[in-house]
Amino acid sequence: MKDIARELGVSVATVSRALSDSPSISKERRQAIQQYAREHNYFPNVIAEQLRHSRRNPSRAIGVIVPELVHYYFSSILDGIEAEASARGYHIIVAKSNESYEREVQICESMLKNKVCGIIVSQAKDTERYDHFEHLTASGVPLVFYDRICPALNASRVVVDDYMGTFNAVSHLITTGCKRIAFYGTSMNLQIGKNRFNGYRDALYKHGLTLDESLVRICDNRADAERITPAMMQMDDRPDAFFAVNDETAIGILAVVKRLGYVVPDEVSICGFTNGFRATVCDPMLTTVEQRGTQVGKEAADVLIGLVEGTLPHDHAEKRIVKTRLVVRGTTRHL
Amino acid sequence: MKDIARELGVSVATVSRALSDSPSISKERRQAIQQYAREHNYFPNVIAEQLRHSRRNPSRAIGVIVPELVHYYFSSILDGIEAEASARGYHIIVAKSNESYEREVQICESMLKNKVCGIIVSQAKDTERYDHFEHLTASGVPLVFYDRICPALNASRVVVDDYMGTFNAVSHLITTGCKRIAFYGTSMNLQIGKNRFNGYRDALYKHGLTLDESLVRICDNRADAERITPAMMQMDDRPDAFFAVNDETAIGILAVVKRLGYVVPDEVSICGFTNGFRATVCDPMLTTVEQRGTQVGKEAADVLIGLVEGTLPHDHAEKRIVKTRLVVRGTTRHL
DNA sequence: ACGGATTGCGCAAACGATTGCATTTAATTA
DNA sequence: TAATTAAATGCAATCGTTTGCGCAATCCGT
Repeated sequence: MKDIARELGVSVATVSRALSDSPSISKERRQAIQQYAREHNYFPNVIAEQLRHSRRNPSRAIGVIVPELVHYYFSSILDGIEAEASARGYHIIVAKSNESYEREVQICESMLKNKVCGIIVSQAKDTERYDHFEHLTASGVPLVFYDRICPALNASRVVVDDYMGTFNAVSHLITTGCKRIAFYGTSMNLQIGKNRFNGYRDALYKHGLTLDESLVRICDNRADAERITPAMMQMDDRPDAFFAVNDETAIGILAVVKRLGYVVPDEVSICGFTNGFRATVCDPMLTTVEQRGTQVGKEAADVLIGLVEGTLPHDHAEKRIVKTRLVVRGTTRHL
Repeated sequence: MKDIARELGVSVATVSRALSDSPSISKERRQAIQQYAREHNYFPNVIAEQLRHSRRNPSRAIGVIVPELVHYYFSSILDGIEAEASARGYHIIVAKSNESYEREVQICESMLKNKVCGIIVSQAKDTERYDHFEHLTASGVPLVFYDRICPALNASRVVVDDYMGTFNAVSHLITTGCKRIAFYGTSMNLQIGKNRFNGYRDALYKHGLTLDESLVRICDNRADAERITPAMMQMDDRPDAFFAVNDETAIGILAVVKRLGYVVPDEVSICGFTNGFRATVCDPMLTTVEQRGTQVGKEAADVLIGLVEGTLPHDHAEKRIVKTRLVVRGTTRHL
């Protein structure tokens, strides 16, 4: 701007006004300045702009905290966030907590320092204190949780309809003839653990089945599934179906069941939750609940931007629930 | 800082010096100021710091351009970049080009405006002009390519050893008894297409086999694989093995071959390239070349940071090749 | 006791933009 | 013709830091 001003013999203030099309500068000058700027491809220094406006205007950087990156669901969510953010003129700063509380705290601090306009976060597994999050909101940085929410905090959140997703999936197992349905879930102190279990339980009751505790297990990964499933299948009254909290676990079950010589889905049905890459790779293909990560990401970004731009009141806690969809494939019977 | 200065009755300059531990401030004052700052948890405004230093010091933001996000290899690379960057005090701004040239150009501009200290990029598929990249380097923003490199530009790059990876994989197929090995590759105008094909060709020659053009196809996704493979298998002298440019394609081949009633690996061997989620989900599990995305990401970040910090001369083009590793599983015969 | 070196600190100008207010010039009105 | 008003521009402060330079005060040796 200084150069332009010098070359055109005007003051920097005039240049600034001309470039922002202020009517207080005469039309001729304005156009001359704009043209000169264009020709010498001038573009404003964002840093300086930000410094000047630091009181009034937030930056256009959204912080995103992810527990891990090499993970179908989180990738999809990131994808959704990126899409929505970039469409609305924001960019995203991504950091991975590695499921560590310490790292999460560091990241929050660093993002605060780097003046993000808001943060979208899924907690690390071992996060049990929330001071760092409260500190952020206290500093005026809006927060939106996704996936792993923090029920203790009355913060905005976007989650998937775990309850109905599971309810529908289990109902489908029942209506296709399954009677003894095992449930592999996550620990009940995560919200999604509770919700999915409740969906399972209610679906059983709704169809007149009883809940058998011996069919309920904490198991959310393939290795554990491969370890505990053989014993399940050797029970006197073995399960004739499995509902797993994610596709990975379901794949583990499928591998064991096939290895033991059972035919899927004729003798054993299996249903997962995610609908990621894996679901169409296994044989038979996996019936699963589609988790719509991209949609979750978009909604999360939408809420955050709403908060940032003031469309939503700053202290408002928007709670959105994204509908799931049952995708029926080869590991369950058709009607 | 102003507040501190006022409260302690000194000038802002003194506060600044004290906080940076300048010896030109007396020890007592320095400590008093530092303590006061700590107690009132002051932290410097990064924006202002940057503005002040904009001439000398680059920012600590690395721009990362990815063609897509929901993709095993790219996720791993992003993971590696994030790990290396955060370990060295940088943060990453992630943008997805959606395989679009236009978007790629936009992203470059936006990152330039936002003063990233450098950019790590894998080109979009339809990028054929490179002005935007040249414009960046001309503006002093170092560039590191990964995966899809731009041979026309003499820029830094980190790629996987496509040639040897393929060479070894095909050699493995041959030594386990395969004689007619089909090759499903990507278009030859991508560097990786060429390199992998050459590895395939040379492995054949090395073992005294001839190259049969009818066994070479352009095919890099599952849908295409499922479409063209049946015809391959109906040839008079059908292939007894397939090498596919990625796991996804290999899975497509596997699905078709199994559907047609062939036994894998006894009658047909299959080898992929990636070693992503899919490889352990299919049945039998996939023999594949491990692509080590995380390592690629780390190296890319390492090179970029070297360029930024001046460890590497700014105009230097560092070219790194990450070794692959053959992971033998169930879709190929063992010795 | 006096000149010269320290030592410790503050002034003010940057960094690149924006903006309230003053100022100049021209046009309008009485 | 003088006074009033409107239009176009410039001055200078500001955002939060850093830093070259200069000014006092203290210290040293002689």
